[in-house]
Amino acid sequence: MSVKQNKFLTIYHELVEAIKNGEYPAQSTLPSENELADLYQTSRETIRKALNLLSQNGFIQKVRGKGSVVLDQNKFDFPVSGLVSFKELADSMGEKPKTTVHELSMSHPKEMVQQALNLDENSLVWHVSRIRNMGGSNVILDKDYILYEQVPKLTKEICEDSIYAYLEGELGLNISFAKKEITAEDPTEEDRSLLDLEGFSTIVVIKNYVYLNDATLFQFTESRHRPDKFRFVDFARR
Amino acid sequence: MSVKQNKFLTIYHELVEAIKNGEYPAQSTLPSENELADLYQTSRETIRKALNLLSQNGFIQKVRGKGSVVLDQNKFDFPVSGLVSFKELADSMGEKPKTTVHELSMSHPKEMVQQALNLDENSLVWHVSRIRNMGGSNVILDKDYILYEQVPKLTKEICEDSIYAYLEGELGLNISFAKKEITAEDPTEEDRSLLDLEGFSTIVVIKNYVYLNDATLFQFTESRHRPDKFRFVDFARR
DNA sequence: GAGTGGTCTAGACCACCAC
DNA sequence: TGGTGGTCTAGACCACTCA
Repeated sequence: MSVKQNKFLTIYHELVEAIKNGEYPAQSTLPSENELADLYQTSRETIRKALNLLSQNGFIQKVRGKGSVVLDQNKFDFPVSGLVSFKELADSMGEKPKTTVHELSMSHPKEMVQQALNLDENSLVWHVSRIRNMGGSNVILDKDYILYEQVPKLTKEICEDSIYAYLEGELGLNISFAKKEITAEDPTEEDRSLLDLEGFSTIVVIKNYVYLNDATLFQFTESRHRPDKFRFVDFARR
Repeated sequence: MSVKQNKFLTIYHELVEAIKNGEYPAQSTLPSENELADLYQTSRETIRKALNLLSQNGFIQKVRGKGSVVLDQNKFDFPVSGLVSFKELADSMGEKPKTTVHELSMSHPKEMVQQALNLDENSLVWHVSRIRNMGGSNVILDKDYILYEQVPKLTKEICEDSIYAYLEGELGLNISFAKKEITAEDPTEEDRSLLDLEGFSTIVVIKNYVYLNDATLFQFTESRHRPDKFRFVDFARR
């Protein structure tokens, strides 16, 4: 019983593996789209969907008249975009993170949150505040605001593990994408008391506006990083 | 004599205008792909290319079985991605920026730059260092390293205006995309002496690895921001 | 001129949603 | 059950690059 997979995704993953294994070294070109279509017994448009994914994720660059040039992969091995949760992030950096739930409550939202989530003051919203510890220091403060309407139950245990895993796995919610905004701010009193700032006087704030599959905005997350524990990588295409 | 335009781009732009004009208000759905195909006298795949662009740029969210839902546009009016130059950025914020060229020289690159651009110590590289002044304060330090091989001439006047405009307009270089990396760092001595830090003790650093159309990496840019003059917005799709 | 990727077409079948 | 978007096909013509 094999898992059904899109053809273009299968091809994409195979090509990613091939590039990572060095079968297609940096600066070389992939086989042409027609050759790949023959190779994979599929149509050219399907190959093109796979190649566009490779291009969007920084594996290749397509050059008209020449081919698909393989890009240097050794520069970054960092999650490139997507909804990076703390757990994924720490995992990818090979650190053992610890999460402490500092607050877990349900109430009517402050105005700032009302505005972010397009709510009125009668809505009910979960407030989750979590402290992330890496290497013995509290370095990240995550504040989540989640619509009660969508998530009737939320426990300390769930928050200590991964809220996303719970929402997607247990509740079957489909998280679709996020608008992300990165700024740098002065630390608040709360930041100072909960984080080990060690003299740093700036906080890097990542605000996430999280949408469900059906286009409803349902969560607002503020992730407050000690500046030395922050890094963001992005591909900007033109 | 009309400018030749891709069909799917034309449709994309028309739909963007329609959304901005409120013809398709937030939360409503666009006409279905088949209806749009009829409307624009084109095939459904072409409509889908236009809609995918809208989706990638945060105008709509596609929901299977329902339609293309129009998203709230009023939250951000900030450049969303792309190779944002200082000039564009300042323009979009309605400020009158001033640029001072602090250094313009050509030499063999330091090791840090060699590594970023995959060069050896015999290559020649332009070093451009520019100070950006907004509201009377020096708030951004831009350091560019550009392959001499690609850009034989570079003057103070060009650097005071826009290097990108020169590269693309005069030299006909095709800048294709950039890998962007954002971190926060302690200010260097140079930062302290050139910028008006006003007590801020962190610098937000945006590193850009700029590629040409033919997939050659040709420029490395380091943009060092006073933290209160930094903001970055991104859409992360899943 | 041969080969590359970019665009476009007119069909087909499928998964999902709402009525 | 009918309409939606998601995938896939087999063809076509075009713009560009390189020998």
